[in-house]
Amino acid sequence: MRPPKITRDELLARCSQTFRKYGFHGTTMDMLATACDLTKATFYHHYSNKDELMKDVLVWTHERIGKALFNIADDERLSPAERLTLMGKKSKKLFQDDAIGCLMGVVAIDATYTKNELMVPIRAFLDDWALALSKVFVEALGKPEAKRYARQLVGEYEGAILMARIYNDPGLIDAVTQKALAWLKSTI
Amino acid sequence: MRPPKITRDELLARCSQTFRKYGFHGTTMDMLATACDLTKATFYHHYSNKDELMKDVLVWTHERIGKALFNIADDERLSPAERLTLMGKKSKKLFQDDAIGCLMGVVAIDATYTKNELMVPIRAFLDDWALALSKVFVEALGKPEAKRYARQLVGEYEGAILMARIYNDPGLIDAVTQKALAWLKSTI
Amino acid sequence: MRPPKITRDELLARCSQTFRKYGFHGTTMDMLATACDLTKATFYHHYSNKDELMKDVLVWTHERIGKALFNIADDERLSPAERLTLMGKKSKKLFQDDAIGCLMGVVAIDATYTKNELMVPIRAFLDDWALALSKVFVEALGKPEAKRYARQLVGEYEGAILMARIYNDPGLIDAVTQKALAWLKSTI
Amino acid sequence: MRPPKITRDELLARCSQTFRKYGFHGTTMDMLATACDLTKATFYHHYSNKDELMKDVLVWTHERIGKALFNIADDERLSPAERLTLMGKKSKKLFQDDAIGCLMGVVAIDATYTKNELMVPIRAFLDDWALALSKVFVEALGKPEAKRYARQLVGEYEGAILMARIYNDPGLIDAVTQKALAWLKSTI
DNA sequence: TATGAATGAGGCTTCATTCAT
DNA sequence: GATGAATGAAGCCTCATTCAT
Repeated sequence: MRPPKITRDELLARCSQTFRKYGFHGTTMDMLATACDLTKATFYHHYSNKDELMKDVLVWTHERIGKALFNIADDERLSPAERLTLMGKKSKKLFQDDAIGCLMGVVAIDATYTKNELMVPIRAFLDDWALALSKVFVEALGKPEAKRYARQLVGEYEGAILMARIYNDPGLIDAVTQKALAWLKSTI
Repeated sequence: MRPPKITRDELLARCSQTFRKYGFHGTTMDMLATACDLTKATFYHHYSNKDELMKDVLVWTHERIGKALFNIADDERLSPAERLTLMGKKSKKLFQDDAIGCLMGVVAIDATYTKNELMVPIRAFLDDWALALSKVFVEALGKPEAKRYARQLVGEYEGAILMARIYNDPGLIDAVTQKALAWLKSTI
Repeated sequence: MRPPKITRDELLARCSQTFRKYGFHGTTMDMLATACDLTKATFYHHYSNKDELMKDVLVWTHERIGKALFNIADDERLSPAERLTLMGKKSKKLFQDDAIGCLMGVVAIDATYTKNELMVPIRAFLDDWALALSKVFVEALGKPEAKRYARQLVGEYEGAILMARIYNDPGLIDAVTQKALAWLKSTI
Repeated sequence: MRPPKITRDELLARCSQTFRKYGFHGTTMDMLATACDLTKATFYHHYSNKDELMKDVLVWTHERIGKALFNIADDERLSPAERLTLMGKKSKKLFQDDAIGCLMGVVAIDATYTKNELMVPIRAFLDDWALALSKVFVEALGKPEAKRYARQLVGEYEGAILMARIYNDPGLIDAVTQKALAWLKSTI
């Protein structure tokens, strides 16, 4: 048996990028195979179903990409403001490399009314994101209020990423971080 | 001459809803025809091309739906806060009737990297929305700052609509209005 | 009852030109209606079936166009050479006005293996053409030989018309006439 | 890897026959797939576009079929008359096997006014044919006159093939060869 | 007769997925 | 596992023809 031409990790990474750019319905198995430098048939040895793949891409993106962002919130060596700043920087990188967009938001729109099962990992990601952000604000606002605010902040980030994609202006993502930072500082 | 089974206006309204729910790539001509109670061939009698239709649906939605929202900002009989409240109410209605979502945001995601020409009417809608919102804040913030804030607010609305769609919780849209309202009042 | 917007004669003339240019399968009812300045529905009041129309166009072209050419052969005031010259001039006009091509040849190719019934009027036209040409040569060659030669000449004309169409060079049609004329003169 | 159900060569051969019989517009992708014992989808695996296929069929027919005819003209072991005789025999075979017709002439008629790009390989074929024929006559007529005559002869062949198709009488093709042969001999 | 609207059938093409070496 | 070939279903669109005013 030959060794695989591509690792599972690399395959999911490339598919993640492709889906993020073109959406679920806008991405064909051919595009995914090409993105992985595989033929379509070989691609099917790795993943034999678009829906299944999509689900795993979402989970992988949460684990691999999302956690790199969320874990910053747990770094106790940093002040809340520092953590928020770092998360902002990381966000900007994650949501604009290669193409502007958030995989979760992009897929959510395609999936909401026809692929409901995909909404589960999407919500899990957003929940985790909000949880991470709430940790930054809990000190200043208390737990319930921090949670509320964090959830709203996730919405603001998603909105900003969408606007950044539409206007091709990544700076819009930063603005959200700046505003949150300003507010965090004002509460001290 | 046989009477049309559907008016152009009704057709665009139904297509607008269908696209909003399923996105550009997720919507088939069959779905659109069915939504209009037409056969596919008859549908083509009215609109002869999916791209063309999409463009007109965007323009129509801007004109017909968007303006109903944007014009509130010009109602001089009302105070800024009243206007913002009313726009909030209207928004909630527009973005959650039948299904939660903003046509412009939904289509933007499908179109960004493959149907660039569709981005023009999308940006026009968002620009107009921001312009309308800025009118509500100009008194309190001055023109340049009102514009900046309005643009950000549009992003926040888009984000909230996306989150509302994902969590099936229309209330999230209201929260944006409430926050903006609170801030408007605080500036007086 | 309103008077027809177009006479049967004019309609057949325009359809004849359209078919000659684009062939049977290459011509749509829409193209024919447009060529007649009619809507498709109105067109169907005049002719309610493409095959039927095609047949009538062929017959009409034979009667109306072909005879203008063939009758020259019967003009006893002219010498054979004069008649041949005149027929050559007329041919050039008929087969190159608006577009280069012979309706009969064009339709024959589309019809041979799928619309056999259309071959009848096509052969009738070609037979008549050969008959006319034979009259020019009967004096010089005698009846059987004139007939043989005329039939071959029709083939040469059809070939030349096809080449003229392909190379967009109407002059090629003349060459056939010149050659035939030279030969006619040489036999005296 | 699964073995192909058909070679490229066989596929082009069968498509060539189908197009020759029914013309470009008269041939559907379904007919072509069926002619190759393939499903429509499989056919697209081999050839992904009707226009592209048509072009390649024309080029292939020139290379594969045409050259078998044209190369006879270069056979120096034979006298001009022998070469002409052989070319006549070969022509008869090529233009009447399975169905009577010349692919180039048939497609030319469909393509002249709507698919101009297809005219290029068609003209190339006819040019080559004329060039080959001119070689047979160059000794007797000199180069310029041989070229002129050969070009005319191609037209005569095309006309005869068309007449043979219309009257279902392959003998008409022979007549052209006979006439040319007689003339060639008379010039010695 | 004139016409805009309606439509089933069919044409071209793409897609997700499977097969066989 | 890798791959070129195969394929049913579906997607977009056109066509000849009919309907209803």
